Amino acid sequence: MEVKDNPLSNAALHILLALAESNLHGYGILLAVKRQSEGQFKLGPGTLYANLDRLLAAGLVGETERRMKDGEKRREYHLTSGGEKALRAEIRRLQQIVATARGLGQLNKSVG
Amino acid sequence: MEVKDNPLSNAALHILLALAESNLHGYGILLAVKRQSEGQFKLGPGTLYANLDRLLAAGLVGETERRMKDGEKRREYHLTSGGEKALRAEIRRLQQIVATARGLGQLNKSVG
DNA sequence: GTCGATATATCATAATGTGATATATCAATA
DNA sequence: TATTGATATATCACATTATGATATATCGAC
Repeated sequence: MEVKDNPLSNAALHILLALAESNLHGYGILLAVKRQSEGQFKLGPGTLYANLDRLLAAGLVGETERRMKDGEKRREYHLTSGGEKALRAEIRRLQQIVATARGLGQLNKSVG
Repeated sequence: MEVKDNPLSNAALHILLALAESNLHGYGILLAVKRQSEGQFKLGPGTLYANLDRLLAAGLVGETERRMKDGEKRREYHLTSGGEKALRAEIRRLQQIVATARGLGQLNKSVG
């Protein structure tokens, strides 16, 4: 499981970031990622569910069965404390990369 | 070729970031990535050369044959203007993600 | 009544990542 | 002098991940 101590894949990062905002079901994650990334990151259903399976197995995301009033069930995903920790670590890693880029003269034109 | 308009993979990003600092041969990229990421990102030879091939094909990286004094040849890689542009775009994307994370209350404890 | 949005999921295929392995040179050092 | 570790370049098989077409179903709008 790559997810535990290594850098998160772009897809996993976006899923975690969406769940950091609020608990969501699958389709809600799709929409949240689209909104948060302003359409820049395209997450399809295949990538979404494959990542959710891995994130669940790694304990970064939890799942609750939501029973609707009409008996219909819906799955809701949420960030676990481990997932929050992983996300924070990833954001710090990203900040470090941005800082490194800032330290590079030729890149500073539109990066600052 | 995923590399052109989509988010860069972590490996591609680190390679570009290493080349933004200075022109390097393959082994030099390995060392530079290690140094820049403070050992956090592990780049093996397989990932390196596979990525270089793709980055060359996508025109983000260029290659020059360096002839040494003893006739030995060494390959040197450099960032093209397209690669610089792609790297800048990627850094902006990362900054946006960091900003989104910062906007999320529960994450702010150690992300600011 | 059919179209688009919501909602969940699987599948085959494609793209990527991994690290062991290979080869070779060089300098140090035991 | 033998061998070890760093430099340097690369390929390979295998594993992991991403992609988006496809499937199914409900719902409200038109």
